[in-house]
Amino acid sequence: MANPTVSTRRAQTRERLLDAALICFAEHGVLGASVEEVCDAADFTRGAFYSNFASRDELCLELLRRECERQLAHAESAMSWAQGPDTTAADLIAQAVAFFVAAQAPDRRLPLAFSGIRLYLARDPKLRGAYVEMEDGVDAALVRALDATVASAGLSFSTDTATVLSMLEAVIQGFWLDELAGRADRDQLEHRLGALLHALVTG
Amino acid sequence: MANPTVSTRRAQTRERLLDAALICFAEHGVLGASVEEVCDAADFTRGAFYSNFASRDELCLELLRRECERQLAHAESAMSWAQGPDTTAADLIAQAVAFFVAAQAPDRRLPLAFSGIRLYLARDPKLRGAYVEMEDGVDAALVRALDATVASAGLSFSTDTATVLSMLEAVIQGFWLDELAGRADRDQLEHRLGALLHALVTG
DNA sequence: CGCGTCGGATACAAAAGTGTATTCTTTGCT
DNA sequence: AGCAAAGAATACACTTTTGTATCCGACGCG
Repeated sequence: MANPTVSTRRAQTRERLLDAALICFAEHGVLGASVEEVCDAADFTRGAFYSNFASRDELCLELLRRECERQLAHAESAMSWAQGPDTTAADLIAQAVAFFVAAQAPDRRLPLAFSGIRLYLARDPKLRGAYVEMEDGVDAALVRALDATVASAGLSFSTDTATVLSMLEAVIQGFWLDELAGRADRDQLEHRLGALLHALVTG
Repeated sequence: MANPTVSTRRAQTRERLLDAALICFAEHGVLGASVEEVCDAADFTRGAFYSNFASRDELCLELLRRECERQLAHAESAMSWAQGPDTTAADLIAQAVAFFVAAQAPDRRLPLAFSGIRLYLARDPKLRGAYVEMEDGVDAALVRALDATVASAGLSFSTDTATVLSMLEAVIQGFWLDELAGRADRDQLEHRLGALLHALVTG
């Protein structure tokens, strides 16, 4: 009932605010960036913000939702890495690495924003539920993708796929923190993912 | 000149403030907890705080320093996992897992505090240097420990030790976030570390 | 062309947080 | 006991942030 078609203008404002928030959160932290700072970055005033979001919390949830959507889309498209039955492990790994590397946001600041957002959401009991639900959705899809791909190549993992995924995600997260700290350059991500998968994929 | 022996009372105040800060940071984030909140938790007032720390930044650095010290101590003590030349991979892995599990703080809130602190320090160019230095110190020690241990058991890793360590650390970090979110229970940590090492350690 | 509604800006009131300057208290020393 | 000095509490002035209530302008529609 509420909104047959949300006006285009409003949607654009929302997007601009969301994008700006991501940058601000990356640079100053979820709580380090004031609502006003975010609005400035998006070239709006707080009026626009509070007209679009009830609170910082809601903004964060929306940011994560958008991101999960992106990742889900990417995961779906990835189902098509289905391999021939005789794919070599090396090929499979190379493609999986490429997949995860490609799944990273183009802007190196964004993963950091999401680190903060995840921590922020998970910490708050009121937000945790929604957070977990979103992540679980993405993870489930990724587990399916991994399973299907490995199976189609006639290979397997040395442990359960959920654990494999948790490792992959952890390594990616860890990489971005190292990258921020200047302790790892971009190639490191490929190297780490490659080494991890190499160890986990068995004939 | 400045302080022949820092008074005991002062040291205790510092410690209590540090401990309280850790809890507050875990529960509300580094920036979500006000200085006053930290002081309340430690049963002091802001006067005591500013008499002991110049700023929140300094507090954070000190927290990480303390933690790194703890980890270094643990790493040194761990040099003594030196294995006999015929240790089985399974034994080695079990001990390594036990080592990393034991390295975790007793209070589950603390790892979360440190996640936030690391992000906070790494983000700020003024603090990043000190942050990196501390982490590098710990990592170097851990790499040595891993190398020595694996070598003494006549085994090896399937990739460079620094990468192995980064994976272990990443998995641990990832675990704590999952734990907070209720997506992983305590056993998961052992399971993940075990699976990872199992995959990485080769005869 | 004028009117109504939507979207965003402005203005304001209130709260929270910070850092410092000053005061009080405790403690160690003689 | 009495004095110094350290250490923590208080009080205060200032800044920042927040949320809301109101206002203004643009755009769609009759």
